[in-house]
Amino acid sequence: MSSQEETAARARRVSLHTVERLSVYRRKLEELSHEGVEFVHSHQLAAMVGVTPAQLRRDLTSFGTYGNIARGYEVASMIVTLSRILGTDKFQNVGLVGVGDLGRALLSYRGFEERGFRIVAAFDIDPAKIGKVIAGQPCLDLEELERVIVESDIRILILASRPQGLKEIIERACAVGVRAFLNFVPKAIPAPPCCHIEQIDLSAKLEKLSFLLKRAAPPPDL
Amino acid sequence: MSSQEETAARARRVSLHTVERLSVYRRKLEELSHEGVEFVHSHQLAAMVGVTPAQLRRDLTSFGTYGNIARGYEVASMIVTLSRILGTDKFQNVGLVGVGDLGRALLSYRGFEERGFRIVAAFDIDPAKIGKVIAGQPCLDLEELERVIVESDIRILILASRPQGLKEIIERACAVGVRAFLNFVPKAIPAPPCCHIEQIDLSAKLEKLSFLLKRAAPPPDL
DNA sequence: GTCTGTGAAGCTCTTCACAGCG
DNA sequence: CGCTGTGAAGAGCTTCACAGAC
Repeated sequence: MSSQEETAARARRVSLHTVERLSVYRRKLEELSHEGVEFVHSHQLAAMVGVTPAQLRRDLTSFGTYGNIARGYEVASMIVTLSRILGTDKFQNVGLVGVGDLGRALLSYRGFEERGFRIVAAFDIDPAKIGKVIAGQPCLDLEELERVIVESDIRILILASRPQGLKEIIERACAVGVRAFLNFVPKAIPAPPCCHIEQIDLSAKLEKLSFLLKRAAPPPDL
Repeated sequence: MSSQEETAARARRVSLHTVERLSVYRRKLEELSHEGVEFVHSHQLAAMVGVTPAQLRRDLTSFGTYGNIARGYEVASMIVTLSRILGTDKFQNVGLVGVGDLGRALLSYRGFEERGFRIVAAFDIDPAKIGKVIAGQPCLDLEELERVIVESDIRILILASRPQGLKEIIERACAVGVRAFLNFVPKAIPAPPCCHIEQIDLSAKLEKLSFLLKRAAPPPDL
């Protein structure tokens, strides 16, 4: 379909900032949809999510122009369009490495399912955990990583293990086709070519807040 | 002290991207320090954390010029300097709202302590949890939020509760002086003036990865 | 009139490239 | 020589402001 090709072509030139905002727009649109809202204007939606109307319109049009008349944007069709752009119109299988406290919390997190992601396998190296069912998932031996990735068609791997051996895990997964990683391990990893690593660094976020606090109120004496 | 004033003055004009990278630099510098490394050149450290040498130098100099000679940057003193800039040279008290799976994982996470943050109170509204000790923290009634924030000198609040009532919690905390929030709740909150809200949106990160995968390998037919 | 889509301006962040120093 | 610090150029992102549609 030609509009699909066009979308794919445009996608290559789009800012990742825009992509991140699309997630936010989509979430708000789903809220609106549940409330029975059928159309929104850019200034309304923009105010709800905290961006400027111009930014919102620019973000949406960067993927092509999405039907909008004097009534604004159609909520239902925009949800579909954004889902298609983000690639979440179909379920995607996700793996998890490291079933510690954080891993367990992620396994229990129902927000992923709502967004089209399903954790289908959890791995660890701790013999005390392997074989046990944790938060509904059987904990597998990390040795089986490659086999399970291939068999379960895992495309994204969440990293929540110890820092040791992380690089090796990424390389092994990459070798069998995993190109995307969501990394909670606070360690800078030089990403292999073609791989995307998204870092979630909790301490760094707190440090940023700490900086902002300090900047807003410079200490009286220090 | 004059160099402190100068630092504070410069801090006001610094990009937040820079601040985020400072966290990364500091972490790597601490690793190097443990390995016994005393000096690093910008191109070495830059390669380790995945930025350009020019960027690294620019980031560091945006807070003033930090002793560097033909030997490079002194690891130990740079750790101290960066900690002071980020405001993590002293312990800061953090509160947590919502002791579900994620809240529990955050309570168990030891990475915060290492970076100068201490979770000193956990709140929930669930009567089944209130009064119990969870991951080493007694779970307090959310009703006590204001009192405990003041008594424990809490400056940062981590939000890991249900979306309902989130806005009210932020406003109540803000009213008693909390100006920084780390929000795991996937909901766009219009930040009150003077408040800083850092969003950590797990699903949005997965969606971004999903987009990147799709862009890298455009689907054959769809 | 109000709203979208968009060229153009404005602004911010990054990279280049070189002076100055050791 | 090689390294840092930095002015200047470049690239990218956001906002403005208006044409065109309704």
